[in-house]
Amino acid sequence: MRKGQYTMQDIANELGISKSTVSRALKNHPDISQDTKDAVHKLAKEKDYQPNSLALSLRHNKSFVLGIIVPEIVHDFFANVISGVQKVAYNEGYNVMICISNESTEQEIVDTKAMFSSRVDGLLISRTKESNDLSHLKSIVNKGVPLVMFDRVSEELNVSKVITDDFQGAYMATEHLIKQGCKNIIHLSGPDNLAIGRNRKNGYLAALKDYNIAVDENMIIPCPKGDLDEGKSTMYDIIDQKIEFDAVFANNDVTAIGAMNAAKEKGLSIPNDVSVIGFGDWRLSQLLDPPLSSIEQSGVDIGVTAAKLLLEQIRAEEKDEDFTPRTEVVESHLIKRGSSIHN
Amino acid sequence: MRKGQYTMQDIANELGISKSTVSRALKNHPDISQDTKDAVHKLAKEKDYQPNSLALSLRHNKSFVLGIIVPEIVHDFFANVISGVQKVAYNEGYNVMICISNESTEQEIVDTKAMFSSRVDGLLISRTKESNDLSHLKSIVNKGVPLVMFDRVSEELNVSKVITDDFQGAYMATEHLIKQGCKNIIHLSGPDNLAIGRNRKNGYLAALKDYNIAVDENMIIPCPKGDLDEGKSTMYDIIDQKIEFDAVFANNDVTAIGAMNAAKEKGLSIPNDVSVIGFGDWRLSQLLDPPLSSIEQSGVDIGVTAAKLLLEQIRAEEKDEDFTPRTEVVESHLIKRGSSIHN
DNA sequence: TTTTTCATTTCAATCGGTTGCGCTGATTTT
DNA sequence: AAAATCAGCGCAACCGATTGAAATGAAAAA
Repeated sequence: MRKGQYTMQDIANELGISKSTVSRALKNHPDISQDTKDAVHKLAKEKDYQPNSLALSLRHNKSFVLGIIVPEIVHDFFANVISGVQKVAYNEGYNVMICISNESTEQEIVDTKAMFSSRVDGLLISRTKESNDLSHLKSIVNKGVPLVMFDRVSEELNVSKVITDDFQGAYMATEHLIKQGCKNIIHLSGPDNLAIGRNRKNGYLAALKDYNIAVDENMIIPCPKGDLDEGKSTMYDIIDQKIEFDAVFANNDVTAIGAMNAAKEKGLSIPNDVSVIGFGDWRLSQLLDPPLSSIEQSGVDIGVTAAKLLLEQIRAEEKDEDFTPRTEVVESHLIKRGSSIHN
Repeated sequence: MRKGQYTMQDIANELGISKSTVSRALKNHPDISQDTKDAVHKLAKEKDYQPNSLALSLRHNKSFVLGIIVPEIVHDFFANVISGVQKVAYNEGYNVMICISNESTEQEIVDTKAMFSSRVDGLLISRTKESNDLSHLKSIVNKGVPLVMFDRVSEELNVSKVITDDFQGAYMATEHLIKQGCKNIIHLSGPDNLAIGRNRKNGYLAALKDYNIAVDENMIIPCPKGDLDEGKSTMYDIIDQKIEFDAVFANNDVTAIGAMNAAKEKGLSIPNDVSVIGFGDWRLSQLLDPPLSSIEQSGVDIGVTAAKLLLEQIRAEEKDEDFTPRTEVVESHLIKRGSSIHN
């Protein structure tokens, strides 16, 4: 970068014409003679001229960059979302700038500001688990930046959202366990401040109700962190407390894996003593022993849907059209595997 | 974005001063009176003024953005590298722009140009498997953009590189198998056009030689795609051809898992009939049955090292100092697990 | 009173590309 | 031959922030 870049002015100087002519020649403006166009194109190719997007963005107030903030990246779901977003963005001529909040609200705030500063044309975000602070998001929305939330969304914000059908997925998972003959189904629930966690819990509750199984609040155990160790230690606690159970529906696959590992270590057989089902369908969940049943949430679909929604809004606003934010629900699917199927 | 942003000029107008004064006031330039500074800071805070990075970048010929191009993102190794890069970049005030080449050279070329157009201050890249075309990389280097290659590097390019000690890792893996008593070790090798694959093969060969085991070229089977299905089908072929073997060292974990699954399906016991070891240590490899032995390649370390190297070069060139590209080798470690340990 | 000095502030160019408008000279119309 | 038309190109402002140099005005020195 330090060295001077090769600019339109340079082309202009070499050819003894003005840079406006160069600019128009490069985009085949009808005002420019064919001779001039040819000369300009030839030189531009020779010198491998590449336009400076910064200058363009500044001029047009438009960067052709979409921002995306995810809590983690070493995570199949988010990685899939990103690849879905990229696919759509590429096809529409946009680039993607990614920030990782690392599940930290402070980082999320910094990232949001950075995104605004670099004038992304729109922002996609899945929030950190920990916080309820929305001021930074409100602020960026007020400044007119189109925002789409996905997966971990907040109802309070009037923006477009893309979510999986958490309720339905949890309902299917629970129903599946019930149909396998399970009566005492533990739910390892997610953080209560995220709709996602609440919806999954509600799906679980609804299935129990529909099948006339009494709800025992002690069987709903919060696992807000949702990592392997939490799943493990929670399962140890459950077993130590001699809570009677024959199935576990976890808020996510990692927690389910932790619980499964702990149960196996304690000598319980899966799925015969305990059926286990997760949520999210990790790429490798099918390779476990036994393979983990799960609710498939297509990260790619969510990414694609969210990116399209965002671009729709960006374009509407560019044309000064009204755009009413909406929420799209991406279907989830029950994946039955060995961890929950009784022989 | 469409709506006018709140700029320094706006602050200047409201306060009846010039924008240069606003600029200096915001950065506490000594020339500006305290009263003016206070007024400017107050208004800036009130209106939530955020500087336009595009304008800054254009002015300073410096974007504070590092670009990174990876072949895949739904991949623990690359995701870890990215998170390592992000960590370093954040601390140094840089943002990260990510592109995914999807193992396609054309995409890689497009991405490289896009990165240059948005004037990243430096570029990190791990190449696609398929190609040997380096012209786009040469071109960006010629334009003065610092470039660091990691993991999948090319010797032909005189730039900094960060690699794992593939030779040593492969040697350790092979040695480990030999020490477990294995005599007929199959190597599922990687693509030959990448140094990474060649080095691993050489490590395997060196270990065999050191332990006086004859090399059988038929036991070295290329798996250039390196995906699950290739691992599986290759293993089926091997078994069908009745090749005698008691161990498999695969170029990566996914291939190893594919081979392991296929072997299990064919009724072979792991590790008793066949010992298996992979390369790369996937996050979930330890959760398999049996857990997969592997050579740990710390993606995070590679990302951190590569980012630091890139920043070092960027800074040197900013100060017009010379910088000689160098190659850093990140250690790899043998992780022994159930898939290779004989009882 | 005139000249210096100094603290503040403004002016204007700059980064690279875009674009409305005006200018030039040649060709066509009347 | 004078007027109108038009192709082709250049001028200059603009996007938002920075920065060296010049300007302003008031207080201090001569």
